[in-house]
Amino acid sequence: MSQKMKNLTKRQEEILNLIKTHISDFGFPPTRADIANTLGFKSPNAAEQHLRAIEKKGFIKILSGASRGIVLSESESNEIPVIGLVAAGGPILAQENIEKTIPKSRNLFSEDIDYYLRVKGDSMVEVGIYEEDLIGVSKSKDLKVGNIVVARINDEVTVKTLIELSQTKVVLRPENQNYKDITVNPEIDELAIEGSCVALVRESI
Amino acid sequence: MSQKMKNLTKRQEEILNLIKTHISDFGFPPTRADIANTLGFKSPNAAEQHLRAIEKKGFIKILSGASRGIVLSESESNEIPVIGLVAAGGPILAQENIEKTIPKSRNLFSEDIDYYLRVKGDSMVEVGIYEEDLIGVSKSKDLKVGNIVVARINDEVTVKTLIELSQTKVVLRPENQNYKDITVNPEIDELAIEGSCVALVRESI
DNA sequence: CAATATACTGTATATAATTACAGTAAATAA
DNA sequence: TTATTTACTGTAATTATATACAGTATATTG
Repeated sequence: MSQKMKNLTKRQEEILNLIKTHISDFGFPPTRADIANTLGFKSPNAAEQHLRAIEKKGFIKILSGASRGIVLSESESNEIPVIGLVAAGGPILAQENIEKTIPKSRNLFSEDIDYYLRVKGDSMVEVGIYEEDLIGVSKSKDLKVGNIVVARINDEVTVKTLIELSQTKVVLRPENQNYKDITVNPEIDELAIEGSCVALVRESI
Repeated sequence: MSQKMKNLTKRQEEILNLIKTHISDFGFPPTRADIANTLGFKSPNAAEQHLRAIEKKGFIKILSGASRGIVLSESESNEIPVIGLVAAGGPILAQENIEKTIPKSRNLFSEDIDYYLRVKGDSMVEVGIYEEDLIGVSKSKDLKVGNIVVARINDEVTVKTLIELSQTKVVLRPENQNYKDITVNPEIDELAIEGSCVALVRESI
C-alpha cells in the first residue's frame, strides 16, 4: 500500500468491498443506486459522497460521465507482485524488485499471498522447490517451527525451513544434503523473518 | 466449448474481442455507443444488434435494463477446470471430473493451459512433482521425448516422462527410483497421450 | 472552539445508455 | 427462389445513471 493512502473508515471499507463483490459477481462495478439499495441508503447521493471520499483517499478512481465508471486502484486491484532479485538494503517489496505482477485468482490458493518470490539456488530441492520456482509468501501467517520461511540475514534473502526460534538462537535448514544448517543469533546478526511460504508455482517444466 | 454454441462470424468475433479488451482495459464492459465508436458504426443500434446475435449464439448474456450489462459466458470467461480423479471410461474433461475452476491469469504462465490435473501418487517426486500438486496440461503442445506427459493407458490416467515414442512402442518413465518404466505397445494396449505438462501449482506447503 | 470530515436524507436535472421502430443492401441457407 | 441471416444507417423514446445543490446531525481534528 502506497504511503499517501489514508485509512478508510469502516463504512468506506464496507463500500469498497461491495464494489469488489459486485465486480466479481456481475463483471462490472455497481451504480450509485446499486450501492444505495444494497446498504439501505435512501439517497443515491449517499453512495456518491462515499465514492468521492474513497477516491480522495486513493483507493478508487471515478471516471466522470461514464456509467459504472469506478476503477479500482492498482493496490486494490488484486495484483500480486513477483519479486525477482532483492536489491541489498531496501525492503523486499521495493518497486525495483518487482519483476511483474500477477492477478489474484479466486479458487486458487486458500491462504492469502502477499507476494511471490522467485527462488534462487537449489537449497530446497528435497522438498520440491526448484530454482526459478515462484513461492507464494504470506507475511501474516503465524511462524511455526517446521514451516518454510523467507528470512533475511544481513541483507540476504533466503528461503529455508525454520527449525528453531528463540530470542538468542534461530536455526534455518536448507532442504538439501549438500548444505548445512544456518544458525543465527538475532542479537548479533541482523535477522528478519519476512514471511512464510504457503504456495508454489512453477511457470515452466 | 459447449455443443449448442454456433460459430461467430468474423465481425461478431471482433466485437466479442472488443468487449474483452474493454473489460481488461477499464474494468467494465463497453456501452453500445462505445462499441459503435470503436468500430466506426454510425448507429449504436448496429452494436445492439451484434450483441443480440452474439447472445443468441451463447457467448454473452445481456442483462436488460442495466448499463454495460454484458456478461461473458462461462466458456468465454477464462476459467480453467481442475480435474481431480478421472472416472474410468469417460473423457478427462467430463463434467463429473471437474473439481473446481480457476480463472486464467494473465502474466502467470506463458504457455496455454487447457486444464489442471491433480497429481495422485509419488511417481514423479524426483522432478519435484508431489501428490496433490496441480499440473497445468496443454493438449496442443508438440509431443517430444523427454517431456512430462499425461497418458491414458487402458482407462487409467497417469503422469510420466515420455522416453520413447513410436508406432509400436511407447516408454513412460516414473521419476522415482522405486518404480519401473512402463512400456506399452499402442497396437495392443489402449493408449492415448492426452497432453503435455507445462506448469505446476502447489496450493499448500 | 472553529473547521473539517463523516454519514447520511431529499430533490432535481442533465446526460448516458438501452432499446424499440423503420429502413437498406448483400450474403447465405432452406 | 424465397426466407433468413448478416451488417449496417437513422431517429427517437424511455429508462438508467451521474451528479449538482440544499439540508441535518454527529464525530474528529487542528
